[in-house]
Amino acid sequence: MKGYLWTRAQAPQREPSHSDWEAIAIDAVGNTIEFWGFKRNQGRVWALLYLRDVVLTAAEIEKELDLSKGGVSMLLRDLERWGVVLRVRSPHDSAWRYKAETDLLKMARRVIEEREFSFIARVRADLEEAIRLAEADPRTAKAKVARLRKMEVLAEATEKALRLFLKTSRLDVGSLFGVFKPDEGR
Amino acid sequence: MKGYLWTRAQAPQREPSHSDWEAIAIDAVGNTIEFWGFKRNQGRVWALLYLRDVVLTAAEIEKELDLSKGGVSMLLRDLERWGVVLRVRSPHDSAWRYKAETDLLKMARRVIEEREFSFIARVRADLEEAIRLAEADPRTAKAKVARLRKMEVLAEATEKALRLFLKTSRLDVGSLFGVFKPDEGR
DNA sequence: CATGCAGTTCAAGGCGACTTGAACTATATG
DNA sequence: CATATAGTTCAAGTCGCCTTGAACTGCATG
Repeated sequence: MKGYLWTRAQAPQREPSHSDWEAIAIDAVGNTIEFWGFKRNQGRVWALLYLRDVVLTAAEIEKELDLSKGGVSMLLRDLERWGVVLRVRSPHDSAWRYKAETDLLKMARRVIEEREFSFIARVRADLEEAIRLAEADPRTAKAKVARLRKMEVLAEATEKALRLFLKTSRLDVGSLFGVFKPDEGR
Repeated sequence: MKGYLWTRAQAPQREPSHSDWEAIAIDAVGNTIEFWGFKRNQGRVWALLYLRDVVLTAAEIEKELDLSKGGVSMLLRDLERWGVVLRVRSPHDSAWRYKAETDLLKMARRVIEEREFSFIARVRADLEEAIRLAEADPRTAKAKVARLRKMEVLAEATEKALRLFLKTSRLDVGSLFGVFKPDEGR
């Protein structure tokens, strides 16, 4: 299947340095965020920064997660654009360093809103179009139009479910909102 | 991105016979169901059968949707297994014929339940493992364990949202339940 | 039981998304 | 300003899912 809600990839390989459980946790976040429609490695980069709770250069991230230079550049650009990673430059430092912002679900919500709603909207528009065309043709059996209408209900239900899903995630994050905010170890 | 929540494919080509709007509607259902994590063509086959409201042979489906013989066989097997398409054999008929069952969302729910929950469960298990390992090592900073715990909340939130999403879809289908059930044109 | 058609299986091919790596640009430093 | 290092871009490569099509099985009919 192509359009799986999510793909389960499991990277068995781990970075050599640092503890074993760190890699496990990083991969877990990668899998979770892939679930939400992002790249696995976007989640891994965020998780690395969040877990270490330090600023890292692109080169360090590249090494820790075993990614390519170009890849890290693109991953960081996306994460920065979504506001979940911050780029900072200390004085007398020739390289940018990156740190994790805290609200990761914000990113999921935004993309779902922008991307998926418009997608479903177009599907619904297509069905409207089909109904219009069907009704315009006098040869069309009434039962057929009825069935088209029922198909549209399917799309409507999808949209509605998605909306509620989003709202819930917002609520959940609300209740968890402090969770990724300041923590005692800063 | 690979793990898109869903993929937007748009098939511009339409089958030659039958009305134009039929193809539009069929594709719309295909897109919607792909959204739910199925193959686009599974949705198209179901939609064809549902919209026409007749029994069709595999060969007819193959021709109408411009699919391969082997592909239709596999698609129908899946749909049948999920209980959204019925296989019937009339007396004195050498070929099976297929008709649409009505509850398409049943299929979505089942797969999400079977596939996605277990996936998230494993992600959470991984995080538990990471926390266990981290706590076992006395060198681990307390703040780090705290951050791991927060990551786990992310997975929990995901699972919770998914569960509520499912429940809602069930409710929605409940309220729409009659929708794909008997219709006046049978 | 020979023949033909319906249906199944699966290796190979197609296709799209993600990643890589090298060329390129930008920036800091002496 | 020359050089080196950081960062970006993008064509080509890799990978994995989906589809195809041909070989195969099963079944019915003459």
